[in-house]
Amino acid sequence: MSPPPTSGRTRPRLDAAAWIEAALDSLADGGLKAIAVEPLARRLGVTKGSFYWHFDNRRALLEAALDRWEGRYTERAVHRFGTIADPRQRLIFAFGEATRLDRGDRVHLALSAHADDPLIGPYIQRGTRRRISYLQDCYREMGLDSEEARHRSVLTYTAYLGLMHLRREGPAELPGANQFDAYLEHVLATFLPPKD
Amino acid sequence: MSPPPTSGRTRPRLDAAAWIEAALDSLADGGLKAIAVEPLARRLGVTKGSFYWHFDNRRALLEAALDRWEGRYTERAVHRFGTIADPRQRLIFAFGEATRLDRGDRVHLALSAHADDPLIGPYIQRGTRRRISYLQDCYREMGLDSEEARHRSVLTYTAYLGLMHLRREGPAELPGANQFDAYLEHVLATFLPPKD
DNA sequence: CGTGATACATACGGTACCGTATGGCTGTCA
DNA sequence: TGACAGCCATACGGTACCGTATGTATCACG
Repeated sequence: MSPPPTSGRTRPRLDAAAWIEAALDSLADGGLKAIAVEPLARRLGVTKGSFYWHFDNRRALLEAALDRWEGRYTERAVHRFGTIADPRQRLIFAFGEATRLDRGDRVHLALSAHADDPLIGPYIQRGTRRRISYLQDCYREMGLDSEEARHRSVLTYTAYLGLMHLRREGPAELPGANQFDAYLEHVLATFLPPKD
Repeated sequence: MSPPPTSGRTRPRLDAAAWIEAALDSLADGGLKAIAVEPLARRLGVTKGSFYWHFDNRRALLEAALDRWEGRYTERAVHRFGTIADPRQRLIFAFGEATRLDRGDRVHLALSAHADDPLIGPYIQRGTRRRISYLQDCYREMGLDSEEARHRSVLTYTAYLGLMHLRREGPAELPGANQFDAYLEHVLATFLPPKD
């Protein structure tokens, strides 16, 4: 986590990766506007003289952070879902995961507010496309025909996306921790074709 | 729309309502940061000297705009849905409406990005609560028991909310105009209890 | 006609941020 | 050990916005 201890040093001696991680942390917490050079420098205990050594400008940091986020976010998804053979079980697991918001999810929510930004939009759109495609494949493997799988995957994804947003827009409306399993059962019973 | 024509006048001669409407327009287009005194003044063809005559500060304008938005947004909903007797038909109509984004909806999307803001959060939360309650009542009228109606209303609302957000985050994934009716049929068949 | 209230314009100081220029410190390596 | 590259601090100019102070034009009304 810290750079190889070249010697006893009080100040951090940062590299570009440290700025990227700090940017993602700030992005998850304070939204896009929180990726600002001087506040980040204060947060890291340095001045912006350090920043402009590692990056050309704010946009370069933003792009680097987006790239790193996209890479990790999809890699994590592949790692989590790739090993589950049964498509039914994959869906169950997916919706269970959708309820916990880690940093990647919070970054996703922060970016979704700027989906019209020409720099950010493509990242959001690629992620959206991937997840819907994944769901579509699941439903097709379960025997739904092409159009039905398409419709159901879009509907399932809107429910997933809406659940993420609802955690911010009205968490009081979500079923409490003790009712959440029952709610998940309801969701699965609604979306999953009855297994015969 | 224009103030009573006191005389031939080239400049607008604004009142507070004009500022509020301009604020809502900007909010729908450019998000919360677009509610800024000087840009709004330029847009209205005046200087901020006018603004600070009608409002104490930016926050006062924001509150006034939020109040007006909430009033109209709920009033519109009551007017649209209140006259539909059959709960089943109400739901069908509701989901059909969810696909068109008017200014009120675009303001809703803009505000949802700031649900953690102590000023904006309550507005979003009240709206969320009202809509879920409305859905819950519909489902109960259709004969679902209390817990099932609760779960189904939350699920339906997440699908509604996710659909709104999906229009910004990945409109390319939405079913095209010619397939949208089929998609709506799929949604209704999924969410509505089979009518016996 | 002039007087007061209304609805602005102008000018100013202050904050927060971006980006550049330049100088200084620290470890490395010949 | 001294020169050099890497990493950072300091200082500066510029932009965009907020809010205040104060001047000014316009209209209603007596």
